[in-house]
Amino acid sequence: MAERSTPPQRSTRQRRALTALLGETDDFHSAQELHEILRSRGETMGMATVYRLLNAMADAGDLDVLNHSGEAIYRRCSTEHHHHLVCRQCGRTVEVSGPAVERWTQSIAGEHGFSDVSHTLELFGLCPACQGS
Amino acid sequence: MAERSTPPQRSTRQRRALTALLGETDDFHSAQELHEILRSRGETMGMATVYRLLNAMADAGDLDVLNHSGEAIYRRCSTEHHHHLVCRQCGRTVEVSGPAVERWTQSIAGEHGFSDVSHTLELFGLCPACQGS
DNA sequence: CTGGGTGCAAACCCTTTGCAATTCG
DNA sequence: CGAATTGCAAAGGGTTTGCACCCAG
Repeated sequence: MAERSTPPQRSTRQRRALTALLGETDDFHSAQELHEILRSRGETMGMATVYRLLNAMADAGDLDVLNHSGEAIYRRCSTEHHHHLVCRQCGRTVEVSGPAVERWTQSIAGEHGFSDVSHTLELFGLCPACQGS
Repeated sequence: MAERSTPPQRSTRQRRALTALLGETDDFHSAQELHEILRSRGETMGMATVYRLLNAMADAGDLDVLNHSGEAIYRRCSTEHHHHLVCRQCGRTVEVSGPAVERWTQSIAGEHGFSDVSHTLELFGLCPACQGS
C-alpha cells in the first residue's frame, strides 16, 4: 500500500537557490515573499516553480507550513517539533516547545478515539518591546 | 481616536436567516456551505451577502473563525473558550477544553515577557468512523 | 423618505496546471 | 539522449468590492 519511491529530485539552479535562502533565515515566509527575495538577488525563477518546489519540500517533510489567514507560510523544518510565540505588533517570533501540550493532545485525541493526530498551535501576544507603544 | 459607534445593524431577512441557521448547529461551516443550506431551504441570498454578514458577525465577536486549509469556517461563538478536534476526513468536530494548555500558554508567554496573550490550537485526526475506510 | 443592506458580476489574491522549451545526469 | 524540471500564462477556488437597486426604520 502506498509505495513511496523516492522522487528523483534533480539538483537545479532554482532548487539550490530556494534551499539556500530557506537555510539563511529562521522565520516563516510566504511563497510570494521568497520569490521576491530571490528576484531581488538576481535569481530569476517563476512563481510556479517556487510553489512547486515549496510543495515538494513540504511533502518531503523538509519544510514546516503554517497557514496565516489564507496564505501558506514556509520555513525550513527544524528537526524538533515546536510552536511559535509571535508578537502581533512587530512580528517577532520565539520558538517554544511544550512536552506538556504534546502529551495533552495525544491523550485528548485518544479519549475520543481519534488516531493519526496532529495539531497546530500558535501563540500571539505583545513582546516586551512593543508593550510601551 | 477610533470612536467606536455601534454599527447600526439592520435586521434584514438575510441576517435573520443566517443567524438562525448558525444557531441551529454547533459545527463549523464554510461560507459556501452556509449559503448552499440557506438556498436549499428557499432562502435566496447572494454569496456576497453571506460573506459580508459573516465578516461583520466575526468582527463583532459573535462568531468563531477557523482556517481550514485556505478556507474560513465559521461557528456561532460559544461563551466558553475551548478548542476543536476535527476529523480530517469527514469533518466531524469535537469540542475539547484544556486547562493545562491554557495555563501552559500563559506561563510560556510570561517567560518571554509577552503580554496580552492569545492562542489558536486545533487538533486534527481520524475519527473512529473514518479509521476503517 | 434615506441611508444601510443586498445582489450581481467583475476584480483580487493565492495557488495550481497544461504544455512546450530547457537542462540535469 | 531522455526524463525531470522550468516558465509562462491561463485556469481555479475562495473571498472581496463597485455600483445600482431595494427595503427597514
